[in-house]
Amino acid sequence: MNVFSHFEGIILDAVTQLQSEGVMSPDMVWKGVSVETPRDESHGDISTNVAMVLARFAKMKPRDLAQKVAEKLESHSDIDKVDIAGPGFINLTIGKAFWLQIIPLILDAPTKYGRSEAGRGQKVNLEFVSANPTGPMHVGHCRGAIFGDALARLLEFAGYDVTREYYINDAGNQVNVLARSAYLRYCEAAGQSIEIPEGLYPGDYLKPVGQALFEKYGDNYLGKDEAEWLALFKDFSIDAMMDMIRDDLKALDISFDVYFSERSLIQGEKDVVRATITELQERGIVYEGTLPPPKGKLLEDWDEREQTLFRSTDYGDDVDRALVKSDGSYTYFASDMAYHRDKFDRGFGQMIDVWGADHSGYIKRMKAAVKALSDDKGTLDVKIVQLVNLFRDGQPLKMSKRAGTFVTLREVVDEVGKDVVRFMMLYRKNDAALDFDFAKVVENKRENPVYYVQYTHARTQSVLHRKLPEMMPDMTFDPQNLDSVDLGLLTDEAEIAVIKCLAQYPKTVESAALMHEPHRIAFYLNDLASNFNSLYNKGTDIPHLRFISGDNKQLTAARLAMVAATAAVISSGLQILGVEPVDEM
RNA sequence: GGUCUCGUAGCUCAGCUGGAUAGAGCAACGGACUUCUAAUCCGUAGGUCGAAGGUUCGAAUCCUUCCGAGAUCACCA
Repeated sequence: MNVFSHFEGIILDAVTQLQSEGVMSPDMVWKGVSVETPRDESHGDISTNVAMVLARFAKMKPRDLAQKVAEKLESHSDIDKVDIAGPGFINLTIGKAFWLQIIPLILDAPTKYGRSEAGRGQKVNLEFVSANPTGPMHVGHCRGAIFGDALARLLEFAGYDVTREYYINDAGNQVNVLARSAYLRYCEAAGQSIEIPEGLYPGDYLKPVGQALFEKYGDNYLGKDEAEWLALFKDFSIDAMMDMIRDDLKALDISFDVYFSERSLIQGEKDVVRATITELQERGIVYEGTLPPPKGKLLEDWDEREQTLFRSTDYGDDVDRALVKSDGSYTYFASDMAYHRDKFDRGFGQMIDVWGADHSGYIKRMKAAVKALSDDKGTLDVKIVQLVNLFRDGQPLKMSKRAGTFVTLREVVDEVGKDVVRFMMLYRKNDAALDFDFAKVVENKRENPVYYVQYTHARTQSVLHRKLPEMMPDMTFDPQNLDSVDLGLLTDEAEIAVIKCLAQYPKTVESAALMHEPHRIAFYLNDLASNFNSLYNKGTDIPHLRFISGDNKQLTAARLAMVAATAAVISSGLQILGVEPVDEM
């Protein structure tokens, strides 16, 4: 149950009653009404602006309408107190009994609590990573990969039907470069001494590929023309690179439902890119024309020429975009258009792309493309993940591909662990740059939210499974069976604060999913952990507040139920983030 | 120069897509360990939400213009 939609329903009922009494106009539109937790605790548990937003439909002053609504709400059994404040806010104080029922709600189905129907089973296509198949994943890919994966988990949890998709850029020139680089390594494996020229990939990771090629083909292609081996070596190398990338992703617990090949769009029976362009030409959205030179930026080699252009300016872009290169092959954008058309045709009305910051200039044209291709029926949300700046002990790590000093994703995971990388990458808004310090993220301090949240979970497990049998051997506690447990014994304000926090979880999940912002889950967990630790420590100061109250089984059972509920929600939230809820630290 | 993102406490960042007196962690200062895990907690102090206008009952949030940081800029991917 979502507390906020629950009370929104109650408030709506009250307003509907006013409608039938003629106080509220039948034309009333329920829009802009907020039901939320007020910042200030003295304003109660739930606050609504309903009277201010709907005042015009009742032709009353906000405070007068608030009075009318309040009269209806006062009698409701879940509500203890109704106050009218400020310009017309209605503040509700919720009865304790209402909060307490959250606990059995969680414990009856711990993995279900917080799930929502917000997605209504809608199909969502989530494309992320899509790193070129030319080498191992490096840290730059890491954030987008983790963000995309967490967003996928979040959307699934919120009731969407998510397809995780990886677009393999296997059609451009860079895979020819890959094939040539692999060929050199093949020659090397055959015993020749090689020199890697500028422009080819020098990385050692191609050595095993060359070795494997040599084992497979012997010296068949030594000294032969590129035309004889290029296609063959290209396929082989791309497969090898994708295997490597899949392995890297696995280290982060990331996998995909669909690996979509760019080449498949132009190979085989039909050229889907051509078909897309032709269709748009017929609709007048693609034309032959010339582009003006870029504004403000001087290009010496600007070459005005006629080309095939997509009329993206009709759909909100700044300039029209080229679809065919001067050598006759398609631009990356052309195949990407065809790709997104394919997604839409596969039934994905909602598409989400996760890109690095260096692609942000590409958003407008891609959105324009989706608009044109889907006749404005499909939506595309592009999430940009900003750069990750690496540090070690406060010193920035300079990376250079040429100098071979770039850090791979695998190295990061090996050094600090999957959970740390994942949590840290998610403990920030996706569109803000992030500093990642190898030394700091493994420090065991309060400022490190990964350990803080995991530690809190470990604490709950310690209380439930180690200390209870030790301290109260004759007591059994089954979180699945609370029939004989009197939760009313939970009376301390710190206890209620934890429960209120638990009640926020469904709403947090829902808004995070709606906004495509998984970081909200990470911040929520930090907050929940803080509430719990606060209560925990209150018990060290005031012994009768401890969870395990040696002489009182009833009280202990009530408190353990709350501890178990907290554990369940932490565990649930961590699973959305793809982080392990550890039992011991 | 165009476009996009960002600018909130000394530092790192949240702020629930317009709500009431703007929050947390770190750092500073003062406290709590014969403990249910101190990898924790309590308290004090700390702000012109980059600046100026505008929109309205109400703005850190929306619009405009500036300032500053980063990314990107025909035919790469």
